[in-house]
Amino acid sequence: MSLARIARALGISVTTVSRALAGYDDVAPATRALVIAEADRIAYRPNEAARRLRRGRAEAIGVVLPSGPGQFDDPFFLRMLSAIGPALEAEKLDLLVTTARPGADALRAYRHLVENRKVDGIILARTRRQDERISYLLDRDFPFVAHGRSLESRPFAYVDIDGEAACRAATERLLSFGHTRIALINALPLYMFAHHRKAGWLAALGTPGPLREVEPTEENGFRAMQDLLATEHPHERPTAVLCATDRIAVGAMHALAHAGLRAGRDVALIGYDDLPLATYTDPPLTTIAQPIERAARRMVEMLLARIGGAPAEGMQEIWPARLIARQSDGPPAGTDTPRNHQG
Amino acid sequence: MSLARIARALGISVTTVSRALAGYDDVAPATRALVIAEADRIAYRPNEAARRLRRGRAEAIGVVLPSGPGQFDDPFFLRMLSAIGPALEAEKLDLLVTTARPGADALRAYRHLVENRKVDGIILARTRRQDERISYLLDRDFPFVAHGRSLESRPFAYVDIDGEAACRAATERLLSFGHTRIALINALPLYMFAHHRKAGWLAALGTPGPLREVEPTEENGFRAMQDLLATEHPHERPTAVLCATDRIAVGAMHALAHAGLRAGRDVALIGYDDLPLATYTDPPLTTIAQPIERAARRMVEMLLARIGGAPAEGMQEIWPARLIARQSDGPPAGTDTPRNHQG
DNA sequence: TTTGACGTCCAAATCGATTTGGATTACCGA
DNA sequence: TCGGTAATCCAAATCGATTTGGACGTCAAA
Repeated sequence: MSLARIARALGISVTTVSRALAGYDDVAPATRALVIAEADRIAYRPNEAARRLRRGRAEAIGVVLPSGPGQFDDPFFLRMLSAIGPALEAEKLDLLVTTARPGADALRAYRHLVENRKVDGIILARTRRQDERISYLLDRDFPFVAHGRSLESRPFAYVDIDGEAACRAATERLLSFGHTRIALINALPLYMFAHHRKAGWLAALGTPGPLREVEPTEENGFRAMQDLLATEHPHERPTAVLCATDRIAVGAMHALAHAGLRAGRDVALIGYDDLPLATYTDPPLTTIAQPIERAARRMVEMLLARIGGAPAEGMQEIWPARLIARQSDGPPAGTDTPRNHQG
Repeated sequence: MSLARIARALGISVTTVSRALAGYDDVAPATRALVIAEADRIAYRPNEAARRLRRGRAEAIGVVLPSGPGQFDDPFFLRMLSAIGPALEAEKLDLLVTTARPGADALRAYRHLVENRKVDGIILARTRRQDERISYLLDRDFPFVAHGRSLESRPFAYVDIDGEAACRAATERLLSFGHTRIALINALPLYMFAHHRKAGWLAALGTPGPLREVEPTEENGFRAMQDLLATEHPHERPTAVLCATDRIAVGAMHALAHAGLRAGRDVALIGYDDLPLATYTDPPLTTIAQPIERAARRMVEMLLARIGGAPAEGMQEIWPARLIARQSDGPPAGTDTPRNHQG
């Protein structure tokens, strides 16, 4: 009803209207002006469905949000969406969001997007060591960009943050404070990011310290810290704890308070993510900041290139994170070194 | 390439294939079985674009996420998305997410969705007292459901939480503890929810106590509390502070700690939202819980009805919130009443 | 005058699913 | 044998934008 309507109003063909609006040069300037004027007048908007049908593309990209208990309030995805949105708008692509409980459900969601051609490409976050979503997409040769690496042997496009280097640096910072028993409350190691963070901690430490691995929520951080305090022999209790996420760190800090201990004074605590909240814990949390927004924008760029046919080879980027020193860490209790050493 | 392909393989017409798969009863059972078998074999999936073009619908609904500094980490929207997702999946509708900085940008985003027929309906959250998005959608007679009321005079569909009653009850709880100077750190009153929360506080109080109104972030809660502590005459300092959101409350609690005061002991503090975090503040935060997920599911139901042509009249629901008593409030300092009174 | 070369324009096909308005066949009762 | 009725099936139109493969005139060069 629409290109046709302009055509009828002007007494010219639909073809010419289409070509006038699309900027082809076989349209007389005068005709083009008429077409544009009329299009403006009736506030013409191309019918997306028709265009998609004809072009054979969905003109959209997809993101699958993990949902379900303990998942849905992870600020990470919201930050990512917020960054992806404007980047896509510039490209006139829609953002399709699906939710799925992690696990079997998740693969179903990806399959749905691919098989029903709902989107032209996918942005995939929180990669796993063995990631069936990645193998699925590679099998189908479907364009996607991941946030994070994976053990998959075939090359795929990703932007990752160097959690290993960041955690190594954080651990070294704790060592330089004089700590000798440095624990890690890690996320489940099936997550690639958790694996890297552990690797950094291990690399700095040489011989592993106490380790707990949990789904990264406040509650699990709380429990894990309580467990560390209870399980380890009193004289071998960690004097410093590195947490794989700020949510874990917040729970851990609470467990410390519960036990009459104070982060920074009695036990050094370092988080990861730099949630806005980290400034407002008591004490403010020393943590590691990741440029999620910039990474998301870069991922969109890569995804567009992939959709355009560019190969994934060479689309692997690992960006540095940086440590934000606040007050939750410092030298072991009973030491005289100044606090809040800039790392 | 697809209904046609099945038709060709079976030597029957596209019409019959379509009708067989759509369940019409003018297809012989044997034929239908053949069609279904072949469709299965080639993993037939209807082309969405073609279907949308033909049906004249987008088969999608839209949500506009506020993005930008201080916004993007608001857990509210993620919870809402997580609840909307599965509800839509059941209806085979897509979820289109757009981001916009609040303000002029936001209206542009809505206009975009409507004018380009990107979606069949919209879910609109965090309503304002004067909400141009609502008037715009009403002007266009475009189906939408809001989370929250507005001063708009024309009826529209919404699900709201009774923040007024909740805040009245919270204030009464503080009064019953013996507090007499009860402050409110509210969100900006241009937000309808903030207006209601203030109204509840006022209703319980009779004569207004100290009031601060800010964009609801941790940082602003921190500043507002510092301001309350600094500005009010020492003997008229509030002994209890009601916060319009948990994020504000977390910042406020931090400001208290900064001033050497402890929430629950020196100043009673009540939040609103029951973020998972609220359990892990120190002390755990007494707060008000809203059934966002259930509300979101109900909003989807309503939206489907609106898209189906049902009038908005009668689609107005106000649900109760409930207070979760933890340790951040109690009687004024120097009182003997037992703490953590169950409200 | 004829031949090309442009400059403009357009009819028709195409993308794939849906729907309208019959067409065809078999079978029944009269 | 003929009209009527189900039971099946299908050709063609439709949704709106895009694209292919020309058509038609005009004008300059030959």
